[in-house]
Amino acid sequence: MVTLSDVARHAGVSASTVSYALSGKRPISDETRRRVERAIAVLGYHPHAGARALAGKRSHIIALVVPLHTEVYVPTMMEIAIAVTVAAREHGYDVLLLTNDEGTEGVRRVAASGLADGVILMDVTLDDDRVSVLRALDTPAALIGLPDDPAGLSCVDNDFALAGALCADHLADLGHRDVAFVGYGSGVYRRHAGYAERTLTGFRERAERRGLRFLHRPCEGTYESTAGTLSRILADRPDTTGFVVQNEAAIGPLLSLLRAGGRIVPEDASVIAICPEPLADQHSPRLTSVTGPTRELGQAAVAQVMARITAMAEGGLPEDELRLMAPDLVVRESTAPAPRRNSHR
Amino acid sequence: MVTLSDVARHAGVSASTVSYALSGKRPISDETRRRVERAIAVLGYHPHAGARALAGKRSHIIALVVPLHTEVYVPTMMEIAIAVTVAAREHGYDVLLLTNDEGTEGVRRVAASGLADGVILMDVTLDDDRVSVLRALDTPAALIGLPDDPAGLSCVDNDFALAGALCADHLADLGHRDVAFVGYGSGVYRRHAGYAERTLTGFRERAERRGLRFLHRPCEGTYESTAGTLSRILADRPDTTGFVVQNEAAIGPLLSLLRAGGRIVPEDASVIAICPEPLADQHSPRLTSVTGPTRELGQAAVAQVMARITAMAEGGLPEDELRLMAPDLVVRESTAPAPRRNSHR
DNA sequence: TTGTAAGCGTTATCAA
DNA sequence: TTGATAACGCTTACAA
Repeated sequence: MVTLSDVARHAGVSASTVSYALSGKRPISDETRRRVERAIAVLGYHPHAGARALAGKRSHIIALVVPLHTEVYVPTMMEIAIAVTVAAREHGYDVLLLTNDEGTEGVRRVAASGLADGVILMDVTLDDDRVSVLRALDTPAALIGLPDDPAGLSCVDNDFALAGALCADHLADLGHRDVAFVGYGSGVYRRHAGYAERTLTGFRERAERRGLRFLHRPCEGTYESTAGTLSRILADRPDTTGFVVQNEAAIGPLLSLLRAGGRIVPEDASVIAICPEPLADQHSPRLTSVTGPTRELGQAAVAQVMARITAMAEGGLPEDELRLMAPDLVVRESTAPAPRRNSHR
Repeated sequence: MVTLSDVARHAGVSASTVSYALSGKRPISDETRRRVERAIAVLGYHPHAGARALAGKRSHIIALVVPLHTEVYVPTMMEIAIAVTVAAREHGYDVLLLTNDEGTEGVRRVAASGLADGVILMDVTLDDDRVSVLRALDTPAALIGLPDDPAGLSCVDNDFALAGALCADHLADLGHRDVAFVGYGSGVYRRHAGYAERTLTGFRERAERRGLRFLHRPCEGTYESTAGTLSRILADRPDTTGFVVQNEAAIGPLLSLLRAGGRIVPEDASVIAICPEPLADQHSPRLTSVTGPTRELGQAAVAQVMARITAMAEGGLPEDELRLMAPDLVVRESTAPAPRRNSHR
């Protein structure tokens, strides 16, 4: 292995000079800098990561904790993971992949051993055990998703309230008056899924402001439950012409059922899906959708841990950040102006 | 930070004793072991990763290189990545996530800096640059996928030849006589895609042995190209009753087209898909499929790097392994006994 | 602008 | 069965 002293010897300087030349933490004459760079290139020197971590008190590694079995769409998760990795590199960091099959032990281990300087948690739920561990360890961390109490932590997430609002606006703009929100199964609302409530709240407020009459119906996502949901909606509000679906699994069933019921999308009924783009794109008709920025989520999370790592290294108290990323509404083929009233009575 | 000497002091022993108690590399009396364990628990000691890597010449990290844009189904890739991570933990290893947006530099960096003791490459193609880099660096490595020259390397992959053979067997067993293989676009065959040829070869040999008459047709996977492929097949061999599809993208179109052409699956035509289970499951009718074991791929790759790391640490020459994992044929609803001849003439 | 030297927290080689 | 002690390769005061 080529070491720093090898480089120093080859360049005819001291080891510290090489170190400083590399880190730029003190001025180096052009002449020496060149000699050092030359030696590094010739010898093919790469600083030893362990030694660097030991002496420098920084591993230059962040841990990324991915959910083992997730409710989120896997390709989206993968895209975030890759975005995190790429963004980390731009800060000179590498990414350690952690699953939570060790429970919270994994996080504790890498943080306490100095393996990772910081942690990014994906798919955070309202009451997430891992969050308390991180807070207790006082490790620089960023969460993707919102816990119930984000105090002392930095978080990024999609702005689901805005997503809901965009849906209401779009339907209102198209002249729909009676709309329905087909949500997740009631279990999701009862449990840790903050995003479900946030979406609904955002939708409700905007719907009210825009004078929409609306119904919220939870939906398990199976064909049968979607059928039940839809028929109840139409029984309660036969004039419903706009649908917002947040449960990805219910999208396919809903479309089939509308078709089966003689309602053409988008002529008779408009449908907006809150889901990743590829999903919206693969249905027929292609769905108007509201989608959060995926890569940006990862990048923002990295920026947040980096900020915290730097702050703590300088002995400061890191600032809590809460960043909500605005989703995009993409109009495709499943939404259109509301039909004239009573055409389906 | 709690250090080894803190533990030693608390337990009233020397630092080396604690180290040995932890590694088990020399006998320790029950009495001292207990004291040491006690101290570790009380103080909440975690060995410093960097120090361990520096002194022990092992980082206990392997790098996993994932493709940036992959041709493989993302959930499968994710499942492999997670399987690798979990399996690595069982060997006391953590996993560093690498993309190849740095080109081959990432691999070089982590190997040369001692950040990773070994590397696993996912989605390896026949002529993969990363492979030559690894060979040159002489880093313990395992490949998932087969390069053209696996000499000096360990590889795991699905046994695609067997996958092809299983398809031929299943159709032959059901009494089909004329079958068609709907493959990937011709570009895939012209390029680096060893798995495509291997599948085809396995299918062809078994088909011949079983006395099947068969046609191979490449297919780009769009609706139009699938339509063209299918009509040519039926023009050339009107009696074709069995279909094997390897191009995931062509599955949907093929099913629609058969239906549109008045052929009921599986009564009039049987279809086998070579694809991941979830994909086979989400079509209607649910598809009989041939699927490689995903998690096992990851586990095997980990076993292989570990073997090579150990061998090299002991100064030995690691043994090359080439492990092909047997795929499973799962019979679902898309295959049935061949219909009586000429029913569609 | 550069060099010297004292750690950083382990592992492993000697002795005892 | 245990204890000193010298590496391991780098960073960073402190001197010059």
